[in-house]
Amino acid sequence: MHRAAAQQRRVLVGRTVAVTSPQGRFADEAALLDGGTVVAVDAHGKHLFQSWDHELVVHVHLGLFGRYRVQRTVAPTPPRGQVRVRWQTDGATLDLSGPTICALTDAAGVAAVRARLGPDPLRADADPDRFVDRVLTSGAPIGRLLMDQRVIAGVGNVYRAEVLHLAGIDPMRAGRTLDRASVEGLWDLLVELMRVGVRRGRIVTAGHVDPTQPANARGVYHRRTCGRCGRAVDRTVLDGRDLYACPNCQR
DNA sequence: ATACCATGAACAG
DNA sequence: TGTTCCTGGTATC
Repeated sequence: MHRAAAQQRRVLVGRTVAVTSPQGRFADEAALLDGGTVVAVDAHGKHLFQSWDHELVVHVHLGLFGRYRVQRTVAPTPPRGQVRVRWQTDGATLDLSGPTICALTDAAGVAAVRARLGPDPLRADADPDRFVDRVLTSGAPIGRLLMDQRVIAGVGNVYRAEVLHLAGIDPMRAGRTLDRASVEGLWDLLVELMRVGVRRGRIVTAGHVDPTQPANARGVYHRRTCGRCGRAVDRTVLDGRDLYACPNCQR
């Protein structure tokens, strides 16, 4: 989302934008925005906030299936698949499909969403101690805490599995049994990996830490065997999501 | 043509 | 805890 926000700043901010909803489910809102100007775009965790003139804000969360597609051409191709919103300027076209959230809100709505989110490793204003202190006082497994957007914003199933594998931490260990230094290390590792992710436009984990690995290499996520030691990876379900861990490397 | 699956999260009970 | 909602790529019939 931080990458999308940066892209939207380049392509939309300061321009007059035509807004439509080819799929129809954002038609009323699109009509309200159509012909207006985008003032700023910001992201916090998996949420993106697109601020318009007249105090309007478009709030987007991609969920599992959502995606943005951008075309930097004067003559865009017709919408591909179900397009919830199309933003069109004289030089570029941005399409949004499949979002979990796409809604019109205002500054108060943005504040309400952000109040529910933990610190985001990609934000300059993030307070890592809020994450660290929360983990160190929680009896919940670290594998759950990392997926809890109130504890830390932006981490999903891939980063959860990979960062715990790189740190050598068992996902089922309660947060309060970890050292402060280990939890600070998790935060720092997430900052590093997620920044690379924004730059590259994809999740890079094992491929970042070990340059001999291909960029798309994973240590445990969706793997049958551990990328480091070769042992069989434990695949279990935690809170309805697949959880991967190496029983050897993450004791 | 149909089934299934996935990097997410809200909601009912 | 189970159900529901997004979409589209791939596998299967």
